[in-house]
Amino acid sequence: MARLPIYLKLLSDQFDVGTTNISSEELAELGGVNAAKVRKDLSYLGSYGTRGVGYDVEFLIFQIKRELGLTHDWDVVIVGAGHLGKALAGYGGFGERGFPVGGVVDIDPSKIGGVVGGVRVRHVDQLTEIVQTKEISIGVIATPGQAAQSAADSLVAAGITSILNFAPNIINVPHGISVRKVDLAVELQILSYHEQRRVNARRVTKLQAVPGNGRRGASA
Amino acid sequence: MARLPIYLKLLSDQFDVGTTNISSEELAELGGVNAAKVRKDLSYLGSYGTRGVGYDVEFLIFQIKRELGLTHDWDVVIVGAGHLGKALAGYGGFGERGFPVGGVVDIDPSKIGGVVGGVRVRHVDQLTEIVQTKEISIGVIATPGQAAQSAADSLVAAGITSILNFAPNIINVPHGISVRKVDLAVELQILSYHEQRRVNARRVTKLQAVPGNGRRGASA
DNA sequence: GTGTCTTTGTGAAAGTGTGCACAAGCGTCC
DNA sequence: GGACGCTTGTGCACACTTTCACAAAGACAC
Ligand SMILES: NC(=O)c1ccc[n+]([C@@H]2O[C@H](COP(=O)([O-])OP(=O)(O)OC[C@H]3O[C@@H](n4cnc5c(N)ncnc54)[C@H](O)[C@@H]3O)[C@@H](O)[C@H]2O)c1
Ligand SMILES: NC(=O)c1ccc[n+]([C@@H]2O[C@H](COP(=O)([O-])OP(=O)(O)OC[C@H]3O[C@@H](n4cnc5c(N)ncnc54)[C@H](O)[C@@H]3O)[C@@H](O)[C@H]2O)c1
Repeated sequence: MARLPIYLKLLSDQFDVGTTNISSEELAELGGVNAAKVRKDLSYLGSYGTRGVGYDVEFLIFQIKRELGLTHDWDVVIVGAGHLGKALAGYGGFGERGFPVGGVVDIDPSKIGGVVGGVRVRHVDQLTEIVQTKEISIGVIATPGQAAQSAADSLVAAGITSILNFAPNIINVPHGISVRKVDLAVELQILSYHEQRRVNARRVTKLQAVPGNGRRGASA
Repeated sequence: MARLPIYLKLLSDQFDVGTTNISSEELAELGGVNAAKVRKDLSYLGSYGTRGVGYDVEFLIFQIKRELGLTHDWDVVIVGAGHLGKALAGYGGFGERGFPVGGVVDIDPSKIGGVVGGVRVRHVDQLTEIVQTKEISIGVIATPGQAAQSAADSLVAAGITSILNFAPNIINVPHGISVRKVDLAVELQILSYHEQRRVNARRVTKLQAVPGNGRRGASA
């Protein structure tokens, strides 16, 4: 379930603050969701709550981590050592959360040999070797859009089975490969859609406030 | 609908390639979704298709843009001029897609006065002035996690109504404010979950291949 | 015109997710 | 050890989404 990482974050924060026990109600409040949903989600892991008491924070964190496969680190390999690739490789939050950068590759000779985030940039041709040696399963695409498909193909050929794609293009991969896409433009456009609706709503309100000035019914 | 930005991207790409007309089938193929879903989504905009022919690419782009409120630019203001804030401000793709950076603010005096992406970094106290002057509706949070709530409060106080949050914390905002969150750790954890399931699946297969060696039923 | 071919737009069915409401179970207090 | 209060786990109904299937409608050839 896609909400487990959120619960994990909330629980980890609570654990840091010293909370040892938490109810579905409190957790729901923190995450801004329904308490019944929290219980349904958690019951999927097994019956780890105590009726009348709640959940043991530390134990629940462990169970979620186990379910998410976070009991050990997963190295990631980044394709594209441009602005984004460098920012990601240099960002400590990656490794802290169990995803150390195990390799960075690029196609541009001027980028190869440089060090970003403590890792040497190597040529994309060496991807298979890096992936096999370090047993990497997750690849990150940080190339320009038009190179994204080629980067995906290289990753798949190297034996990667999960891809996080930052390029604003949809990539085609064989069945069985997991892909997640992070597209800033899409996020901003969804916000802009909400803004647009706000503007429209205001206009309708205004028209309604001046009787006889608007057509009947709220068109568009 | 959250899929409109994706159709917009696909259609824009097709337009650039010279396609003037497209069927729901082709569009579905490009986006990797069901053709009926595409038609339902597009019919929400109105009846802009021609039976037996398909959709006029340019006209459809215009209609989607209108629906998403992309007929004019929306300036955004970035809070936090650190690694991520600088990368975002310097990233041309923002402005190209209709979201120019209208301002960058930080709380650290050493950051203020510097120029990123052609914009001067100003103090967070001047947020209201920047937002009001430039009529900005969208704010981006690129501060560390513990400062995210404070950044959100400042944005709301300044009059922002939509927030894109890159910090890995959930922020509380008044009713009526739209928030979207981009959390890399969550994305990676979802991928790791899939990887974990693959590992489990392999283990189960192996146990089944050696009869008598495994308990009955696939536990966990 | 008429017929045929293609593709839309949409009703209905199937599937998925959400939230309420409550019994079951645990701890605690007397 | 029994009653009470609190919280989980889940059956059920409802809402929303996805997919199928097909009639309606335009284009094009003749
Ligand atoms: N910079 C940002 O803030 C930002 C934000 C959101 C999305 N993005 C997206 O991230 C992607 C990268 O952005 P960027 O600003 O880092 O671009 P960039 O041009 O700075 O970096 C791209 C890098 O990819 C390398 N590359 C190109 N083709 C390659 C290939 N086939 N194999 C391996 N490496 C290859 C290039 O040599 C270059 O080093 C783009 O798709 C962009 O749309 C960037
Ligand atoms: N760097 C990355 O690649 C990356 C990737 C994913 C997520 N993130 C997230 O993005 C956020 C920023 O990351 P970063 O690497 O840019 O951190 P950073 O430390 O480089 O930058 C943070 C900036 O925010 C400023 N700031 C702090 N409190 C503020 C406040 N109250 N108001 C205004 N400005 C304030 C700081 O002065 C600093 O300049 C973090 O939450 C991080 O988890 C970063």
